[in-house]
Amino acid sequence: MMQYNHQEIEKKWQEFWANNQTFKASNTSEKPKYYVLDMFPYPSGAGLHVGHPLGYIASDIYARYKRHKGFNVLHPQGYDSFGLPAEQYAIQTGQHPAKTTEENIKTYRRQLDQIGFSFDWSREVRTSNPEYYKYTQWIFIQLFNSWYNKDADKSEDIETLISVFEKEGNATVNAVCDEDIISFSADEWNSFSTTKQQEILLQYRLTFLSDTEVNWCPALGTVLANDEIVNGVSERGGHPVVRKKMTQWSMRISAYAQRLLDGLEKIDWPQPLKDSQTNWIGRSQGAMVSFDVLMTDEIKNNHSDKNPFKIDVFTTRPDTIFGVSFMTLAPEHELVSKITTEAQRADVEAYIEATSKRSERDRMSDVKTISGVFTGAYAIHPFSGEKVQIWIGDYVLAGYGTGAVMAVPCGDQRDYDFAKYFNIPIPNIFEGVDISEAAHSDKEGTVIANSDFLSGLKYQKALKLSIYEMEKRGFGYGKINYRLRDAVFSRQRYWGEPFPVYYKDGMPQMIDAKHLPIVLPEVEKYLPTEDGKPPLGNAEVWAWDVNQSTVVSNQLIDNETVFPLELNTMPGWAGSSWYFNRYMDAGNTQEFASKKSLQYWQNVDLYIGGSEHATGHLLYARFWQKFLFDKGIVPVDEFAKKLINQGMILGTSAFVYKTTVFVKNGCAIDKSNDDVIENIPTLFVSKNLFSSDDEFENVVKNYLLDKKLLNPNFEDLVMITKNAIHADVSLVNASDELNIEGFKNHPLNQDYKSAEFITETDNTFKVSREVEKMSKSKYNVVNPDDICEEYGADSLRLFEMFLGPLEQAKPWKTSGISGVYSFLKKLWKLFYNGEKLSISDATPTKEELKTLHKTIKKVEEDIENFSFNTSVSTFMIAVNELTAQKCNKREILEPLLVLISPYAPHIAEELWSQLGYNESISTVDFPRFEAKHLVESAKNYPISFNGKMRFTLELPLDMSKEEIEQTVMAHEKTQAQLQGKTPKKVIIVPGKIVNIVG
RNA sequence: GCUCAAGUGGCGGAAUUGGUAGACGCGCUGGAUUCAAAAUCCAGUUCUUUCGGGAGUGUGGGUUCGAUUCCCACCUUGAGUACCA
Repeated sequence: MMQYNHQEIEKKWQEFWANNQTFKASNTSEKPKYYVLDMFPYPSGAGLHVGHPLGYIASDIYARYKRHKGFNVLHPQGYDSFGLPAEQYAIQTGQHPAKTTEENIKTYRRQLDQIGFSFDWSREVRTSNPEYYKYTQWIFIQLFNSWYNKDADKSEDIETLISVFEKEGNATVNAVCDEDIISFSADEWNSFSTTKQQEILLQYRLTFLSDTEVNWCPALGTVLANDEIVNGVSERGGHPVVRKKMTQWSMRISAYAQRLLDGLEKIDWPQPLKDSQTNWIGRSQGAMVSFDVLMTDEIKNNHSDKNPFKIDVFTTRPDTIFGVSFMTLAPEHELVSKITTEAQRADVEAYIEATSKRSERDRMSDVKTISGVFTGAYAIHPFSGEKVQIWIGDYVLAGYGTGAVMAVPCGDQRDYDFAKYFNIPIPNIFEGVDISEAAHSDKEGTVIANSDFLSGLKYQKALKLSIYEMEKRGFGYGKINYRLRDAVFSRQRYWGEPFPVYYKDGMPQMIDAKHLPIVLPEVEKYLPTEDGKPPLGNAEVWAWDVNQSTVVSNQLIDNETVFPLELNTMPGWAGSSWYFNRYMDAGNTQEFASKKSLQYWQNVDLYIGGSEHATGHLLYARFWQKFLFDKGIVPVDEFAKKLINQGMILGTSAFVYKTTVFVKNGCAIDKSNDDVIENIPTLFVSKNLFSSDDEFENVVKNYLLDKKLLNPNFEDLVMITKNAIHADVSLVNASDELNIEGFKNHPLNQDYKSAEFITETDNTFKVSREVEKMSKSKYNVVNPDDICEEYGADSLRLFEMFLGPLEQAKPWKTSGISGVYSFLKKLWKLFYNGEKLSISDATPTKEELKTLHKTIKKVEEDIENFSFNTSVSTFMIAVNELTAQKCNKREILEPLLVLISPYAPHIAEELWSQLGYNESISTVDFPRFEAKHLVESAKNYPISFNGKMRFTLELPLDMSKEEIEQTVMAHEKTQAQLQGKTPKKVIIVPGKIVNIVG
């Protein structure tokens, strides 16, 4: 082969790697392990665009590098293949989602293969494969059979809880559980019916059924988790979401809130990602305080219970409790109806009615309007005993804390605004602070005043003392609150994991793990049933026979031995919350993964993926991992040591300027207006012909007059405007010139078939460009298939890395790829002299060794720092230098190939084999850097004056400071700079710089 | 509003503990080669200039012999979050 032929080479080596299973990882090895993982893709119908493989290329380079460094590398890939788009498509076309998914996966696989990734495909997983979701169901059962013991601070088997209940009741149990738990003794527990016991246990289990307010998306026909909603609409499709009460499976992730927070400290993840998880978990430290309601005769008369009502509030500022001048309840608070006085009832009810009509979104977007109503009732301040008004207001959220706040208007801006608006007193409890304009929320340095025993104290002390006193007097205690809510786990969809659950007497029962998987049933339609049940309600064979332990026809349901199965399916994050563990032993049919392989691979060393998963996948996966760790199933409680978010690749859209010519309004002319413009075609104007709207108009007018398309008499009657329209980027070349014929014949531009183009003087037509998100609708999508065809996978890989730092967003411009392509051709030419391979075994020169070793040093540092863009530059410099040195020496070129092979593996393999090797280059040792080759004897010193470099001077490195100063001062250019003045000071840093201060 | 990240030529970007700002590549300009084109090769390409130089890393200050790098304030852009008590 005489010339670099990427198509031939790449096909050859991709086949070689597949046939020889070059990248198959072993679960036993003498070598140290290294696990490199990509966030697996959802196989969408559109296939990959050049933005998608960015992270895969980076991780592949790292994986290949680690193999050269002597590691046993696990680098798998698979598909997150359950999901909404395939199901939406199924609803529209009737096509089974499994089929669409299968086809999409084929496309993905072909596209991934052609980029030359070193994946171990023997470990591929698909979340929609029953052999995989068998274990997703199994994990669900484990969660169901567990509760969170706060004393041990870990999950435990539900059996341990039952045995405590049997012996002691639930008084001593310290668990994370539902709020509304009744207390019972051991005797009571033992006397409860099985159903009652099950009901109680459900309140403790880590996955549980409950009636919760969920985000219901009518358009998608399903509930959504908080992280699946963006700006009040669904993340997928942008459909409206409403609050609705439904019975749903939930995951008690809140049990792990603190550990999820603590775990962030020991993992090397990007700070912004950690910050958003921290925010999402939302820990706040403060106190629970209980206020008694003043039991007036009116309230007492209306209720049998004579004990005073209590309003529990959570506050982060118990130190400001003497600043309380009113309380606010959420309109939905259960006490509202009980305490509202007759006089206020009408107002209160009207307000509740009004707020319930407002959607969550309205409430969120309209933060400015202050609204609320006085209930007529009073609470008693627990310390001072004073009467405090009780209001309701929708700035207090029912879903957070207790749905009630103690309002401290002097210290909280919302309370302050509310108090001002409704003329409620604003007592000042801060020493020397002016609160006439705004609340004072600074904690540090502020001294509390007018606060009984807290007066004169600063924040820290006041906080501790206030909690101490509350606990002593028995109406409050220190508490930590989390914003993190339990995660809704049911979806009313077809294309997801079925729950291994049937219902007996309305209570959920787990199917024994040995009968898994419970395979998704066939249905006629993928829509919800007529009576509003989820799509699985359409299945005819969807009942559980406990005797035969098998799924049977619904007609056999007798609720004695055959029971109905769960109709919901699991959400998208179920399968992705543990897949990284499955890769460690993907083919295992006996268990989740063998102990031995889990023990060997431990966890992911490097995880690369998008930042959009910060509060979804990455939080849930950490939660499941911690749970599996508690159960002794996995050996570590954080699944990924290091994580990198790759930046998005943006598209560079192309715009062409189209004219609209019309007759000015109100022009009276004898001809009909249409005649003036009827012969004027659609015109496009090249970008460089104008810089303002006026110029644009002139260009068009001149063109029309010139071509006699416009009668000069009517020139002033027409108006010309421009609008920019997207042109497909594939029709534009590197110099921003449009392929005019291609544009006219493009299927999307049928309207412009006879359009005319006003071109530049050189007859080219220039488009203007703008960076936008890469998307089909913007005609700026670049397909990697085309790039691989024209320039090859090695060029694609190098270019994606060359674009800029991995973590940054950056625009794609195909024109730039010619740079890396010609680099590869130059590399090839180092080995070839004309048509012949020409390699010398001669000893390299000092210069050649210097080039090689500085490249080794830089590339190694770059890879360790994930700075892949700079190592591509380094390769270019090395090849440029070696070309200039006419170097064709084996001792230089062999190590160079190893350096390049992680980035451009195909060309490296090819040249390596041409050098006479039969084995793949992929496990050859990485070249060792030797500093001795970089030792210099002289330095080209920058000579600066007041810090500005004016000229350079080559001096020996062993020259003393004094000699340097003498030589520099004696130099004619120094004298010219100084113009006779004597310098104040001369700074000399040997080996670095000389700075003369004037 | 709050939190975080980032502002460097026409463009993507480089400058690793403060020490020659603009590496490398694209694009552009000129030249060689060619009947011509593609490809390839060579030279130039921050701005400004009276060709000596001078200015310059979002803006304004500061620390330093020396600042793209450190500190303060501000501006702009992007991301996340949003009545969380």
